[in-house]
Amino acid sequence: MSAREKILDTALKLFNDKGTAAVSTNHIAEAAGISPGNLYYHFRNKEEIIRELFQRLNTTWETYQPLPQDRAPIINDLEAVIKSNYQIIWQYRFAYRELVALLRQDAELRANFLAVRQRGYEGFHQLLHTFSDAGAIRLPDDPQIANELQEICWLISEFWLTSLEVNGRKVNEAEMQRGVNLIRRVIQPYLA
Amino acid sequence: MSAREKILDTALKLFNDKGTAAVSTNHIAEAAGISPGNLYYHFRNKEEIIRELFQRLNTTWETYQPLPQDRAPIINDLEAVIKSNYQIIWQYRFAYRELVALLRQDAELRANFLAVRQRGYEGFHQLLHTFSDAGAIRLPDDPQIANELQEICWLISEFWLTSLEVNGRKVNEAEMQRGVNLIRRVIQPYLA
DNA sequence: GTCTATATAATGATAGAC
DNA sequence: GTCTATCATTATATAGAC
Repeated sequence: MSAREKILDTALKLFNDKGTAAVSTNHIAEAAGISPGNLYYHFRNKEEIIRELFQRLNTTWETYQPLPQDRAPIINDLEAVIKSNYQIIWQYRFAYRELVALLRQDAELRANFLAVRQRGYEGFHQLLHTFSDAGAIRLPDDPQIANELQEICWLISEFWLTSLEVNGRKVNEAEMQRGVNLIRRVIQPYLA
Repeated sequence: MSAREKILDTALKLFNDKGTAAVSTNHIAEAAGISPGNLYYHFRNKEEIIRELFQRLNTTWETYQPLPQDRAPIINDLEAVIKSNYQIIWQYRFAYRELVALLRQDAELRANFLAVRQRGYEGFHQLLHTFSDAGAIRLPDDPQIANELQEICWLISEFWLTSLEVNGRKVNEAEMQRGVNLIRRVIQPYLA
């Protein structure tokens, strides 16, 4: 593995473990088994490492094909999508825990992340309508209500894992399933 | 105002503006118009300042009387409660943005905060049943479902403002009302 | 209680040898 | 590309005068 990759992998692990503030470039270099000077050969500073990790995250979201293409989607597919979302968020949990701070201190990072996120939100909108067209759910006729339901589901997706952590709960398969259940509960009254 | 109060007020403002990581004890002292040495006379370190701010927040939650005592509650009272919650969270927004990190690095702070939060959650449970008894809402018979609904409402309460900030939206009365509407949307199918 | 001065350590970042 | 050595800057924390 290249030094650059080692730095990024190590930084992700440390950020997830201790938060970006508590991790210095020296810590990253030491944990990656390289010298501080070498780290600065590959990255200008910590901000650039964070930016690159966000870039990885963005790529993950962008290349992510949530639904099976060979058949009409059923309601269980929605659960699978949400679970995949949780997995990705957990992989980059430092980003979601510190989102407000990280986005504020770096305009470029904010622009890129929000653009990808916006596409994701639109994709989720499409997804719900795909399920609706396939007869798996019955979206309310009032688009305002449908939008509110989507917004609630999105918020749960994005913050459920953080909420678990605040509660001091282990994040595991079972707890992720509980997060899926909550979203199901929101749309339950609108199931076909 | 005493130096101690000045330090706490200034720290809260700076933490809310820039995040705890970007604010040093020197910054706080300078903005408060006192010397660094004086700050260390009143507080052992930044952690203790954060701890004291959390103590204030805890006191705010504990002394908080959400419902009018002189009459049976109506559904609009629930909206008022949620709005008050948003106001308090916004006042201490640094805490909610960085909750996972802050709770992890200070066991005493975590214990106190979680105890107060747990009582708040139980109070919210009570509240819903008060509304149910007063006929303002009709809670589902299945307690599991009722608990899930409560959990969803709680999550929206706690993370709606952060979600707004991630979206780059101004946090104002209208947006808080939207957050109230989302919670209303969750319980809408269970209204009397 | 409050200040100035200062010690100690950590962090971010660069220069130059290999 | 990678290292060692180094440095300027900042942050934390304390001592001692007033």
